[in-house]
Amino acid sequence: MARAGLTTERLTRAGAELADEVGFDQVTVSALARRFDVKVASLYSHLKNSQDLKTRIAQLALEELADRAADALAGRAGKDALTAFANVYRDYAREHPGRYDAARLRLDPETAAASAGVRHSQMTRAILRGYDLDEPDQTHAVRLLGSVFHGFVSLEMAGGFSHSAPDSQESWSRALDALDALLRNWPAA
Amino acid sequence: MARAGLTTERLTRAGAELADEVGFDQVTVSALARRFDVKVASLYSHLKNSQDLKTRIAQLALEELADRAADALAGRAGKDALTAFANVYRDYAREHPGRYDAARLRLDPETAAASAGVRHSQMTRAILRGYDLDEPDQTHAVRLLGSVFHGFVSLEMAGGFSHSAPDSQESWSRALDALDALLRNWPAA
DNA sequence: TAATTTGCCTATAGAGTTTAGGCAAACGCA
DNA sequence: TGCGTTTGCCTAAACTCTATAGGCAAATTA
Repeated sequence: MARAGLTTERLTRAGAELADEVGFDQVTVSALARRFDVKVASLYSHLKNSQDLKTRIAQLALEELADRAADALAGRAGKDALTAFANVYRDYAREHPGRYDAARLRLDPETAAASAGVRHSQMTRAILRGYDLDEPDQTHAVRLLGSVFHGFVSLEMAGGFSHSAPDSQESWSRALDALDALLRNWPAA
Repeated sequence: MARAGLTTERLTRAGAELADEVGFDQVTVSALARRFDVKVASLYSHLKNSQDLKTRIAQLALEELADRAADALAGRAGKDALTAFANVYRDYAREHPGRYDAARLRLDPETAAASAGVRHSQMTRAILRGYDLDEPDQTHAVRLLGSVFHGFVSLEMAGGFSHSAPDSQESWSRALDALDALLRNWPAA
């Protein structure tokens, strides 16, 4: 019998594609086996279990996102960097909704610490170099930026802003304007 | 055989409790049947299917949240209202993590339109009466507030802010200060 | 080319979802 | 109070997904 050439890598990538097509919560080992025209049990040589598959897809998504973000930040500073960085998240979520959901999977602490999630917060902090913030305000600002990016994209994906004027793109631009203004004029404690 | 007294209402409430105990994604019709010491098939007279159960739990959570928010807003204005409203979300998520996750279930458009989600945006808009914003800035601000509340609570629940100084409570307070400052001095387009 | 390793297989078991059809408890009315 | 109807929970069964054990053949190595 010809071999299908399964590897953990290929399965993870195919799982990510599957997530974008049918939704991250619809990703199953069975569906993945069908996609490779292979029996389900065969996948268990390459994946520990279903959770393992999901975790790997999440890590893949976090890395792709971090890579894109790093590209976007290169050579940019201030509001330019802020905007480019924020758009990476929003664009990624639109292009890859399943992967974006995956990126928000709750990872256990050690997996999280080893993931690209760490790069994300470092990059957010890097953006703030363009503004005049000392600790602990810098950390507060990092958390606020993360909240806005994640919150907006997440609500937009869920359809929260659709079917109502004004266009959500306009709200996004204004949110970034507002964040820039806020960072330039951060209120004292 | 004595009857268990199942109703859609009781099942939904028990499902919400189950969600808080074991996580919203672990809520199954089977687990619910065990909780009532009843056979699984019996639940299908009261629930269309598993998705129906989840949707009902989501609607319950949205209503509870809206009720609490309405209470919190009564007699308050300006930053006081903003803070009280925001704390309702954060406190609810801490008290009822499973229900909070449920509240973020993607509902189909008609279910969403009939849900308490509508009250939430009306209340957010009401808060802005304490600030001087005209349309379309008011809508942009509503969306920004929703993004921050949802984003912060969601990241905090996922453990994103734990195990690192400063305390996430402090970041929350400062985020609300920042939003208040921003709304009082909203940047022009 | 023989021995070993590796990869995908069959078989099987357990859990969750969902439907069809049955029996008895509760209810509505004479 | 007793009778018929309705309702509620039941058994049975089919299907899907997860997961493990053990087998055979293809690929690798010497």
